[in-house]
Amino acid sequence: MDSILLKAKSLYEALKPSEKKVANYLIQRADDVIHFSITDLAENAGCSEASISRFVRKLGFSKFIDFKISLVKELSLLEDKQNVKNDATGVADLIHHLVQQGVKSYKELSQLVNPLDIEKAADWIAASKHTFLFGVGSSGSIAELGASILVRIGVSCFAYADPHMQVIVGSNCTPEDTVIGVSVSGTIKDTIKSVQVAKNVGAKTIAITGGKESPLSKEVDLVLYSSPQGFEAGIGSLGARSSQMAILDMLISTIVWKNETCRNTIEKVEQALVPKRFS
Amino acid sequence: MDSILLKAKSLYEALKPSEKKVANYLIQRADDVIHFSITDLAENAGCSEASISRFVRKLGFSKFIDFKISLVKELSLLEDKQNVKNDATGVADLIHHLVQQGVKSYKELSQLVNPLDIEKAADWIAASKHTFLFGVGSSGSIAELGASILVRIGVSCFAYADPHMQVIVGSNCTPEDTVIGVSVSGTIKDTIKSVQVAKNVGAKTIAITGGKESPLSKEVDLVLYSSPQGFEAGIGSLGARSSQMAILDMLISTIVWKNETCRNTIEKVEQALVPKRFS
DNA sequence: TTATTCTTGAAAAATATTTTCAAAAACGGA
DNA sequence: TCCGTTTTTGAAAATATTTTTCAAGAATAA
Repeated sequence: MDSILLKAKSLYEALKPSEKKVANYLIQRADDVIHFSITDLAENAGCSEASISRFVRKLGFSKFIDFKISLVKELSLLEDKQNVKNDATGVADLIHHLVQQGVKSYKELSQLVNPLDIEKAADWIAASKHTFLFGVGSSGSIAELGASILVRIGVSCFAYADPHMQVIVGSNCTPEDTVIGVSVSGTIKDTIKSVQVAKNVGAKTIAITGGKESPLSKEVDLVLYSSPQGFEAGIGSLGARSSQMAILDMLISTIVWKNETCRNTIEKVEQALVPKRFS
Repeated sequence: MDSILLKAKSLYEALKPSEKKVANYLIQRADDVIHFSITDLAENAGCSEASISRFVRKLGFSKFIDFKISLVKELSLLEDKQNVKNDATGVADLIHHLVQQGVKSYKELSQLVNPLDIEKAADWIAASKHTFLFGVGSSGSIAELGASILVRIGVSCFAYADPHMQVIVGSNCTPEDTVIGVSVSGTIKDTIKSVQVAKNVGAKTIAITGGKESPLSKEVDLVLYSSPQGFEAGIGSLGARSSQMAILDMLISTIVWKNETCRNTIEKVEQALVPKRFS
């Protein structure tokens, strides 16, 4: 069973403006929505009943009432921890809230991930001559983090956060290379473009994104879905970033698990790092 | 709140014949009822809509829809234990394990974090002329990620992953600057050295590390503890990395929460990023 | 039996939801 | 820029659902 809130978040970028209003309201005030009629919701979300109707259909329900029933089910299952304070009144509350969000994000992630896709991606990477990670902004840092761990296990891997470099590297790819585009929303032009270029010259392309139906996910050969950007999350989209990292970790762990040689490599790297450490 | 089914049973003898039909149907086929309209239920129970309406009122609901929502809640809580393990290939198990570790890591984190320290660090950063993040290897990527989000909220912040640059920048710091050293273990010589240099010229120093009693944590003015590197974690030290990110997110969220101006900056940055995205 | 009350469902009224359709907005090409 | 096309949207119409009203018929009591 798919989570409604999750689906609303991951489809978010593919929604029309009026539908986004509905999604916003739903994500922020799901508890209220279960008591609303379609008319109430329309009024509160600031759109027409027709838009609500279209929205719930996009989420996969044929009728508003089905949507509502599923939402009630979902919320009642999440509700086990009654006393979650939503409005932070102090730094301690704020921190507690962020931790809660982080945990929730991880739990969501386990529903999003398809082990077969992870395995496929891991196999591609392991079999590739080179793997390139493309991402800009914060996703660029994630890409670099991923690369820094992949090289540790002996994968020839490079991350590029500069769009120019991305296009240059992308255009020099071969069918023996794998390119991974990282973007929370899946709507970043530079990343999409660079991945396209690589795909055109025959490289295998993978996206790590929270955006279902996003431009990026439509371009690539394989999509690994991470948690979509939630409004309630911290400023830094902690949840979304953590889950991108988690996807990378899953890839890496899978590669290691399936390849004997990696384990030797890790040991070798660990030894090489010893002089960099104290005691 | 009382159980609906229970109430229907206990009120049973006080019900009128037509209402008993409804109660019978409800008690035996509750799972179906949640998908029924009042008309469907009337037909299936063998009475009129009016009788249904009266029945649910007797149960304490003013409207049929309220009754239905409560029923859905009740039933979904009953069938809670749905831990269905699907085709556990090796990779699926591996992924499940990693997610579990991630959740555990977050929960641990809430015990590690001291809100007062977070607040102090946030205040330092907010009051500083510049903030510098130092880290090498994977921690360098985390540092860069942190910087990329901090600049978004208007903090003058730079990350350096190159030890040479770190020392250069560190030696040029002033007491109006804050330096944050990032290292999971807290034993990385380059990071420690760079932070020392900055401290010597009067900068405020913070460590984000999982290493209690580690060389790095002994050097700095303030330590923000992240989850220590667990051996059981994924190769990429997912748990440790996530928690470093979480610490950064807490810092950032705290700064935003305490500073009105940040919110305007975020809005401004969001606007500037629009042309970088597709639709 | 007959008057009275109670129970019930049909139908009316009120609400709620879905569909249709044309206006308005956004987009794309020249 | 303009103009034609497509997309998005909400008003209103068409349906569907729910609630209320009310009178017929059943049950009860005298």
